[in-house]
Formats: sequence, structure tokens, C-alpha cells
Amino acid sequence: MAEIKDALNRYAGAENAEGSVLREEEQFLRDYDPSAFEHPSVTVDILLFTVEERQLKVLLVRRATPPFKGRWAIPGGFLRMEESAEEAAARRIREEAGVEGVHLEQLYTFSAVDRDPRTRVISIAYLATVPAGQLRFGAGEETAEAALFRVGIGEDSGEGAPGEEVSGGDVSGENVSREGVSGEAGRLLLTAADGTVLPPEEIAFDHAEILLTALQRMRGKIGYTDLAFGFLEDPQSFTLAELRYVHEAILGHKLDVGNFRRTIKRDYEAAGRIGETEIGRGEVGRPAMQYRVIH
Amino acid sequence: MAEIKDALNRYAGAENAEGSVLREEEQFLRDYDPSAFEHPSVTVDILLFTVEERQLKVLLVRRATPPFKGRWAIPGGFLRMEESAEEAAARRIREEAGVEGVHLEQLYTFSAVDRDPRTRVISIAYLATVPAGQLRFGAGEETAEAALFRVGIGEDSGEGAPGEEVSGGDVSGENVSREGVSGEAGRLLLTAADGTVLPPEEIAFDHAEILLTALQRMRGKIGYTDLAFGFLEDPQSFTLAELRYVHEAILGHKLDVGNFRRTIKRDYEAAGRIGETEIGRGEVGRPAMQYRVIH
DNA sequence: CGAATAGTGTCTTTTAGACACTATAAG
DNA sequence: CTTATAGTGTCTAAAAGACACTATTCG
Repeated sequence: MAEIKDALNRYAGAENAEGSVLREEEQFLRDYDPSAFEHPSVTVDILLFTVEERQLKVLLVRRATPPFKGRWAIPGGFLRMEESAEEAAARRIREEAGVEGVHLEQLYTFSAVDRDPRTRVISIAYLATVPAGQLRFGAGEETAEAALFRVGIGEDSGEGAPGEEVSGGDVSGENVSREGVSGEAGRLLLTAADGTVLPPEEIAFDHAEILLTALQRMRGKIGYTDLAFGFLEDPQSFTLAELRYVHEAILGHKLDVGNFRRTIKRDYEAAGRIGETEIGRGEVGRPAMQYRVIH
Repeated sequence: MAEIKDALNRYAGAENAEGSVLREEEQFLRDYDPSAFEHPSVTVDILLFTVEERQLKVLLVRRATPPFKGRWAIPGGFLRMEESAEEAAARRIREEAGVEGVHLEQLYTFSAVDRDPRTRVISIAYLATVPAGQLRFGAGEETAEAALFRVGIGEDSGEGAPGEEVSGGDVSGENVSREGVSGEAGRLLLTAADGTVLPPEEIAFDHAEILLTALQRMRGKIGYTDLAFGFLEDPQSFTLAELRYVHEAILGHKLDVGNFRRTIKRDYEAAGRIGETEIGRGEVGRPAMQYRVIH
């Protein structure tokens, strides 16, 4: 390693007084000495989402130390030199929630100079979709240091009672106003298990902003990607109703049954992405056809 | 440096068999000592796109040193401790191309451990859209160390001759096959000013992959965002035909005139995003209505 | 039977695509 | 007139949305 550094430094000295393009190459090389410059810390932040009781929830941890002591934050951790950001994210999810092999996708990288008051931190945020049944985060023993919060945007409801239906009013379908181009003006709404609403100001760092970014991303992609499948308890056996509940939880409103089936069958079943397996046994009501994700 | 690593390894050995949540907080704090860990280098990569002669082009620089000496690469630079990634990207664009205030958006962060053979580098890639007329990159003096390459995907054309129409065949409209969900199978096609085709293997590092990601992102977003406006020579005075040329260059195929006008007027003019100004003077043909971007 | 859930059919509105046509300029 | 570019109108097909209806289970 040492001789490589020497070689790079020699290169840097030799090629001066050039046009801007060459100067760029020169600086590039000089900077490549890993000890020559102070480098920022790099972390991964985990937006771990799940759908529990037909509601979209996110995992937050309570900070035990300043800054933002006592506030809730997105779990994260430092990137190690021998792992990629994806690997670090997967590792943190394993450590934090005891889950392996979940769907993981990069969200955004946050790099504002002052986002952490202590030192310069670059955070690469990842979005993870996890079936609620697989989550294991030190449940009863400690006073809740980690917890799931229901996530929504602004006005779309006040009813935080768990075990309830998705939405009080608006039973009639998907007739939600479609604002401009990238719409959805409201603000982030986090509801604890006991119904308490956590105002965005109570979130540590810039994590409220990150959560909002993640939610908007999911809402934008759920219709034409495989995102929803990551929430299914068993991707090898689910009903279209269960899949619809996932979509509804993410979008924050009910979907029309017939229209949902039509588009799913057209866009996914016809494309061979999901397939029927057999008719399940119902507990109440008519038994539903079971589907499985293919590939 | 060596004793720090030893200390860390000792820590690593000591901190086993804990409750997962508390261990995370503890580790978080320990890692916050900025000198305690070896940190990766962080760079920004600039995907500088422009539309010149109705063709989509990207700025690449030729590497003067190993690794990948002589190969073409995406321009980039190191992130400084006192600037955000966005600021670093804007600075590099100013240095490299002499442009200020261009549209800039984050693309993706690349973090594979071995992506640079010298040291650990995290690259935050930014996509910039620049009017061709504003580009100033050390033009005639040196043998081209930086150059614009026409960008396309796979099969969609062979005609690299500049100053030509966008596409040889396929004059009939937008009837391009719509594969599955995230389609567009082909591979990256880079064409130099002299018509030479640069195979993806000739691109340094993982930069061919990054370019492909960028192109796909642009194609996906051009229809419902303000992306195209960033390429207009004068956003305060342009014609719908000029705007269409930008869309065609990015998509890689011609668009139907009537349908294009219809959707632009519905989605942008009706929403107050663009507005008519006055009828321009034509050089040939009927003079066109001029539009301007609002806000 | 009623309650509960699964699933179908169909009408209307909106959007996308294809394509022929008219309009206004220069020479 | 021809050419070149700008702009309109319209027919059709596909997709989205609303909503009423039928089907199958349990008790």
C-alpha cells in the first residue's frame, strides 16, 4: 500500500501548470492518499417499514444520549471498511430486528454539513420492507428503546387505535384529490402504539425529512414495482386481499376491490410475476385463492 | 493508526452477547470519535448531460493515470469537509464546465468495496442538466481531455453523424415496444464526436453502469417532471418544438407533434408551469409561439 | 337466514396513440 | 408554386375509476 501512495504523490508533483481538466486529475490523485485528508464519517440509516394490522409502520429507536437525547431516531450505524453500504444496511437490520434477506433499496444520501452537531456525517439511507411477523426487536425486557410507529401524511386520519380498520371515512374508493405533479402537501404523522402522536419536531436530526422522503418514494413506486411483496408474511402463499391491504396501508386510503384485482392480474399475473396456487381454507367468509410470488 | 485499530478490535471482541438495541447506541457513540476509525473517501461524480444538435450527450474525461489510464470516466472530485455533496457537485461543475446554477439532482450512491482498486471510495453520483450553449470545457487548446459523447441505449440507432435527424427509421411516432415493467434491455451506447463508438468496456471503473442508471432515470422522469427545462438554452424563451427535441433526445425516439403539444399544454401550461409569451420571428417556416418557464 | 369475506361485470371518463389535416412564413 | 416549420382536429384503443352485482363460507 505504501508504494502505491508514493507513486500517486510522485504523479501529483509532476503534472502541474495545466488546463483545468488536467488540474482536476492531479488533485484527484493527490486526494487519493487516504491519510492526507480528513474524511467524513459514513453511516447507513435504516428506514425499516412493516405492515402490521393493515397499517404502515416504521421502526424508530429512542436516543439514549445527547444530542437529541430521548428523541426518536431512525436506526443506523457506521459503515465498515470491508463492507458495502448495502451490506452494512443488511447487517444493521439483522442486528436491530433479527431479520435476514429482506428487500432493501437505497433511498437517498444526506450530506448537509451541519446535520449532526458533533462531526461531519454522510448518511446513506436505505428503505427496508419487512413482514411484521418476522420482526424481533427486544420486545418486553427493556423499557421500549425501539418501537414501531404508524406512519402517515398530514390530514388523512386521526384514528390511531390499533386493530381497527384502515380508514374511518372515505370508504367509497380511490377518489383522492390528485394535486399538481408531485403533490401530497401534508406533513409527516407518526403515531405510537398507545395512540400518541409524535410531532415531527420530536424526531432527532433531519430524520423527519428522511421519513417523509421514504414514504413519498414508496407511494410513488408501489403501483409499478414489486415493493408490496416485501411486506407479505409468506410470499409463497398470500391472497389478493392481503396484497391489497399492503397497498392500502402504504397509500393511506382504501382501494376499489375490482379495479385492484384487474390491474394486479393484468400487470403481475399476466406477466408471470405472481401465480395462483390453490384455494385456501377460510376462517370467516368465502375462502380466497392463494397466490405466490414467482422467481 | 495501528493502535487505534487494535483498540477497535478489542472493543469488537468485548461487545458480544448484548441486547441488540442498547449495543447499537453504545457503538454509535464510540464510533463518533472522528479519528477512531479509518473512514472511506467520499467523492461526488458528475453526470453532466446536455442536448446538442438534438442529441443527448454526456461529458466524460480521459484518465491521465492508472488505473484505467487513457480510458474515459465520469468527472468527479473529492468532497471537502466544509461542503455538502450538492455543493461539491456544483463546484465541480463550475470548475469542469464553467457553468453555474444548473439543475442538479442526486442519482445514486455507489459503495462497492472494490470499485476503486486503490482505496475505499464512496461515490455520490449527481445528474446535471446543462444547456449546450453554456458549456465551457477547455475546448481547442489541449488534445481533448474532456469531451461530449452522444448517449443512447443498445439497438436504437447506428447513425452517429452529428447534425442529423434524431433517428433514421422509426419516423412514424412513439410506437416503441413496451417491455414488462422496468424494461429497456439494451446496453449503453456512447458515440464520440467523430462517430467512434466507445464500448462499455472502455469506460473506467463502474462508470458505464452509472451512466446507464442515469439514462434510465432520465427516461423515466422526463414525462412528469421539470427535467427537460434544464436543457433549454433560454428557459424564458423557447418553443414547444425545442422542448420536444429535448424529450426526443432523452427518449431516443421521435414523438408525435400533436400528442406532445396536448400533454404539455395539459400538464404544464394548464398547471401554470409554463406560459406563452409572444410569437417569435421565424427563419424558415411558420414562426412559433414562444414559451417561458414560470417560477 | 345474516354477516363476512371473495370475486365478477359493466358503464363512464380519462388518457394515449395514430394520423390527417390546416396555417404561416421564405424564396 | 415548393419547402419548411408550426399548429389543430379527430378517430380509436387502452387504462382508470365508480359501483352494483354474484359467490361461498360460518354459525
